Amino acid sequence: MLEFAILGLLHQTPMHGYELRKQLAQVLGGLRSISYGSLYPALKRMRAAGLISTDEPDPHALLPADAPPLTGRRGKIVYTITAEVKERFHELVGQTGPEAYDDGGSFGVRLAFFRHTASDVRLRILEGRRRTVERQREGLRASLGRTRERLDRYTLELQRHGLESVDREVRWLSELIDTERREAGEAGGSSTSPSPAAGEPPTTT
Amino acid sequence: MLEFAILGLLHQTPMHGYELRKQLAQVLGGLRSISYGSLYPALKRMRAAGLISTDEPDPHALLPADAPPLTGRRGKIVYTITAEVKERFHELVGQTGPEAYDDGGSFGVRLAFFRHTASDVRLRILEGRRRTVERQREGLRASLGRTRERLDRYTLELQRHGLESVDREVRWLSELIDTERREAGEAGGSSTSPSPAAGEPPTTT
DNA sequence: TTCGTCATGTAATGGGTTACATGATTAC
DNA sequence: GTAATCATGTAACCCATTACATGACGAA
Repeated sequence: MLEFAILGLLHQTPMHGYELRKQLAQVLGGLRSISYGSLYPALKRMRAAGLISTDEPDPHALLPADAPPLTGRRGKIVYTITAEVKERFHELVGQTGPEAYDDGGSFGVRLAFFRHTASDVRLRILEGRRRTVERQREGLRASLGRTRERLDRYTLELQRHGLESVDREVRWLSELIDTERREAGEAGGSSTSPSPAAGEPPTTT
Repeated sequence: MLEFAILGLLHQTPMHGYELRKQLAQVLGGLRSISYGSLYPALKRMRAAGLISTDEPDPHALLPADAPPLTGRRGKIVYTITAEVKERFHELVGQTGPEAYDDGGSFGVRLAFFRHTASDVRLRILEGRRRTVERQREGLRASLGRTRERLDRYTLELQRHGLESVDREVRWLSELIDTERREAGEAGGSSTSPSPAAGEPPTTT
């Protein structure tokens, strides 16, 4: 998931690690970002795998094997997505197994790079996500119906709020799907961005 | 967090592991539960630490040291919370460091056992959680304001939906806090609760 | 010159998962 | 008798975090 997000960002422009982390925070929800302890090892792996390249050669390769661990600064390193990987990126996004939407994080990352994704693939991912969230909703609903009376006020409140949240997510996804379908129907013509009538006032039960 | 939830459940009634897992699913959001690979090791640790006890002695203790790993069924094992720990449970809940509300999961577990928690502690935890979520909201708002125009429709939608979600959570917490304060005022007799003007109608931004 | 921010990285650790392995009990 | 479900547990792994370590560069 992290590697996926990195590829997505480098698809737009080359960057060095520090900058990457800041951008990542944006994509992953504006809240907390990934730590360096995850980021740099990931970049290392990806460079080794040939997914990305750097403007500078691997400094480790130049050193004798028994050199000290080489910590500290070695100059700013700009990472670039490999040309072949960049071309194949839309295929990677198109891998629409359950992993694409079962986990909310993975789904979010995919959504963030939807502009590099074919319309039909977008639709598949959105619908998969909706199915997943709907299943969650049914589970919560059943649980609430079964246990109502038996639970204390706080647990009940927690579940009620959770149910409302997933409910809202389903509606949100439905709107995205509608928009997507409408535009797919218009088929390549003028891409007049339609204003989605989102934001019905929350009917607080 | 897991250990905390286990203690909370065993505080209500003794249970065996399998049952514990089902109840845990309820507490942790009705969706997916913890796996056995987490649950049983946790129970083992907690028994070793003297937090909980079983109706049967540790079967490993009876076996010679070179015995095979003892896999498979050995009878249903009922876990009970230790008397001292049960009495001190409210103290544990009262540990209101940032860890109690910074992580949504921990907060949820604490909320689920609020009935074993003193009113003032409940209030501290709820207010701490609200501060955390409000900070998140500000972060998201700033990010949205800063980048608006520059981001594509999907990323924008993602952030907009995220912002609405945290916004709803803040309002939800405010309601819980109001109720809590109102009841604290009534129960305490003389202690007049300062009229909190927090239930503003949902001004969906 | 010293402090804050930018910048890169490793090591130890943590908290969880999946896959595996086994067996009791119940319903058909 | 056999299949589904109940029930307990280990081992290998995954992905992330925190703590640590280093150093360049610009501004006060």
